Amino acid sequence: MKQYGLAARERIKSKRDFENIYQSGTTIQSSDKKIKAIYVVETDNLQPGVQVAVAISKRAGGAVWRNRFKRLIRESYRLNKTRLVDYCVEKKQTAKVIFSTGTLNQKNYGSLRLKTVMPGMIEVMEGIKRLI
RNA sequence: AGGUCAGUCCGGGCAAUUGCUUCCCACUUUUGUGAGAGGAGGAAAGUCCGAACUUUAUAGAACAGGGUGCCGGGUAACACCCGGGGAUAUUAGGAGAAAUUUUAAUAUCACUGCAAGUGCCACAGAAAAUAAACUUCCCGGUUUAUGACGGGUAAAGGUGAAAAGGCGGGGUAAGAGCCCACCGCUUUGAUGGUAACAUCAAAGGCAAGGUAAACCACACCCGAAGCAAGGUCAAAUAGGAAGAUUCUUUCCGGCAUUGCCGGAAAACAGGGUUGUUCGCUCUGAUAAUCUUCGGGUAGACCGCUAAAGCCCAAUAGUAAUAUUGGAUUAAGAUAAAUAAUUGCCGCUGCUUCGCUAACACUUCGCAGGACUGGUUAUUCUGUAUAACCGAUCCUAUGAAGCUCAACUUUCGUUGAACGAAGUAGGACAGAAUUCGGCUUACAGGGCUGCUCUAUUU
RNA sequence: CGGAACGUGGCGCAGUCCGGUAGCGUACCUGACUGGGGGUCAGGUGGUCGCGGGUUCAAAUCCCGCCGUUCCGA
Repeated sequence: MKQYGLAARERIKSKRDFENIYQSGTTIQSSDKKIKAIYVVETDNLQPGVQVAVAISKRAGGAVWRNRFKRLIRESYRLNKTRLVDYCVEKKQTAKVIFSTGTLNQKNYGSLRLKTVMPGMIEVMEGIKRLI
């Protein structure tokens, strides 16, 4: 497996998973409330690891803005995922996480940069790791 | 040289690292790994029209409903495009006393019909639609006179968005298309034009206010739903159909005693077919177990990208466009890929520094390469090759010329231009079955045309 | 991606079909009744009818184009 990759296997795809996470998941936010995440942990799984998805509300901005934000979140997850994944494999758990916008929207930040997204992401991922 | 407007094209480039995805090849038991090739737009947007495609209906008909509306052409089709005609508005000029008319330029036009029918036209005004008569005007008899009464008329006044052809003359008691000239209108005919329509002539004698983006009439077109259409394969759970076994209530008859056998009933309602009607058509009380069968959800695959395609040339046509020939293969995701970061270059704005030498600029030259078009030659023809000419781009490079404006006696100062460094900005916007249009959003830049301004000749 | 509906004072709604005066409840302001508050009564303020064009003498209403909000279909 590539160290900084994000293959289709590591993403959440089925509708049932989404419904399950939104019903029984735990929400966590970054300190500046830009990013929020909702996750669920399953212990009895054959392949331990982390599965991820990004969900952005239509209210947040136009299609171009939402596309860019999603790509930036995925980029920052890819570059920082190693510690979280190793931790889950150690404990033989599967974590399913959906990242989403907090207060961030197109009116606040018209043009996004990776610098504005990365610190919040790292903070949220550390928080998840602590809580598992 | 700069600006407005119109049309058209582009809408950053290159490299490195890290990733996603489709196709294909190799390795691999699968999962995967590696190499190669490809990977958002002019509007992909709004979803406003038109089609292709798919399902449904295939037993249809009528009505209802929706759309379009000068003429001709184009197209698969259109509410789109091209050409023409007409009307309206604005500006400028001409004619006329005026109403009005005419010429030119520009812009706009859902531009059939209100001399088929029905409806509506607030307020004001006498009257808002088979006209009518408030004030005035005129006549009559009556009265001292005014007035009132009976009649004529619609020219003048006033109201309104709009008042029943306009204007001038004749005519008259006063008036009136009552009569006449000009203009408008209607009808008929002739000429030109495929046609819309235009021009001319004759007649009518005003009959015909506006509104159809009011109902409606006329002509033409449209069945409905939409890729979440639809098709194929197909877990788990629940339910359906057929067969076998067991099984409900009421009534009648028989055996006969609370059971068995036979027959009838529980029943008129609910659907389907296009929204409605006609017409057509389907279903039938009901529980449990077993077996078989079909439908079908999650999921997977197909639909899914080669098409009314794009580029170039020739021919036909005023043009839209068509035909022929050549060249080319160009995203296909599905909780949804097409990206992120860094560096260099290029563009625009701001700040600082520099100054006659360089850079840049202008003029005259010149070498090589790329790409494209034309001409000629070789060749039976095409392809191909070679030579020459033209446009564009890239790389390298020789000679000559030179900073500009304002203020100031000068020194110089300020600004522009140029160069260097730093810094900021870099539009609108993201395929979702596919095309043709329309509409809307858009920093900046290139080219062409028209026109305006400034400078030089 | 496809298909529908709505937009009118601060708030919730009529009026749009069939064109001419924008109205109702509540809120707000003023006054009266009360010793005061609440309540009742009387009077009043407040609306580019989402935006831009067109038709018409005249548009919230009819037609066209935009903007925003909400709902439905796996």
